Amino acid sequence: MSKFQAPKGVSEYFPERSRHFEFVRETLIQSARVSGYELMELPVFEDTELFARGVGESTDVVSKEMYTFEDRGGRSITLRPEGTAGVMRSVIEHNLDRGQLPVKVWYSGQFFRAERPQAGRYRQFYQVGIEAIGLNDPEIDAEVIAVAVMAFEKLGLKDYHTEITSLGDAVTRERYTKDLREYISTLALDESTIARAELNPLRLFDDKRDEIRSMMEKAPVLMDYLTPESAAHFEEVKSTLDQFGITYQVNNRMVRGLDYYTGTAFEFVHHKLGAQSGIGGGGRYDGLMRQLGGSDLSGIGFGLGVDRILLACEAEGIEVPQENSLALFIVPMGESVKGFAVLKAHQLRAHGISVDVAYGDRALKGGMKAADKSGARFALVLGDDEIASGKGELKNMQTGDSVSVTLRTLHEELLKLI
RNA sequence: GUGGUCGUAGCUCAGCUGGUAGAGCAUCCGGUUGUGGUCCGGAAUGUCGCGGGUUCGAGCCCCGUCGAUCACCCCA
Repeated sequence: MSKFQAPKGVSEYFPERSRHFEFVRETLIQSARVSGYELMELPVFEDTELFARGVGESTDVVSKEMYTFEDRGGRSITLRPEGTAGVMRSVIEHNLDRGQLPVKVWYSGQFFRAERPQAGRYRQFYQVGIEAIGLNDPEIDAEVIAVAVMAFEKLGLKDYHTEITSLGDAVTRERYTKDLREYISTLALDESTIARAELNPLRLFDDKRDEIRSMMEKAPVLMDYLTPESAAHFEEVKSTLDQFGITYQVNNRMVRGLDYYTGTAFEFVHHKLGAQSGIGGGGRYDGLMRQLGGSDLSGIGFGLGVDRILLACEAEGIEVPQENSLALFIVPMGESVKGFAVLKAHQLRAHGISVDVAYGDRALKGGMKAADKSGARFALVLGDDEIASGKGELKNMQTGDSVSVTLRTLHEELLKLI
């Protein structure tokens, strides 16, 4: 047996890159926080039935990509392939839908889909998502989209675009799908494509082949089937986005992978990520809560792919600001002062000052090199002299200047400097 | 899930038509007594993804396998 390796298709983040990952995730979350969303911390596995009913049996996600297993009590458990169903379950279970509306929450964590991996498509991946439940003001739709766009702007992403559409209500969709199927039945298609259309006729809009594309050009468009109310709602969403200065493209042949979407739907597509170009998406879901046994409330939310957004930042050459750099790096001179240095570091940390120490038996030069690499703002050499005098030279690593400090009150002097 | 490409030191890669491995960066040490970033010198490091096979001999050829990756598919 050779060495262990990570399971197929999982992404891992470790220094230095983990800092970039963390920065991306925090930026996404921060955008939700400033818009009034609060944390929802949920399990990564749920009753299999929740996804089957919530996401839809006919979707690829449910029918062939779920990690499903039986627990020791014989229950069928599934690793969450998406976030919305779990949020709905929890909202219903804890009666949040009976309180003040809308319920606005964000979540962040791992999701699981057993697909064939490639860059940007992982079997365990990270999403940050938000949900606004209980009201169907078009302004909330615009807010949700804006939360994502604001985060992208904060990150400095430029090479992407936003697509929006309206999928209408259930009745509309039924009428439309019927006509679309009829249209498709007139086309000369191969077997596998017919099977695909059978499952979800909208899929053909997404086909990459030119001949299919041109065949679908004259297909009926859902937008033409919208009820006056749906159309008005969509107009209001668009005009609010316009007021926000958010640019978008209306894509009236957008296909979403989850069954529960109704009304407003949207996607964020990046241009430098190859085939896995969707960095996020979402939409409104009218019947979902009721479907899961809760009250008949509407909701809207998105899921953003943290892995892909990080990839997008890298593709655009975006520099991640150096966060959390150390305030102080202590270099002990020899064994005799090591204990003192470590204790001093411990005490300073208790004051909230970030400190690290040159561990190992490094010579002074090596210790200073370590101080440099650590990115600490100050370095302090501790030797027998310093312990004897109770004073030391605090070196500013950027300017190279030193100031004399009293070791006993070091925390006070440092707090003034940082 | 289908098809293609790739897999050599920590990282990025070189290795001509098969003769048992190299560079740059990173790491560590040093350039005379206690201060880093430049420069100079030196050192360490690989079961050439793994397992079979062909061959006198394989990193280079064949098969399998694992993983990554590209496209399809799907989607975050």
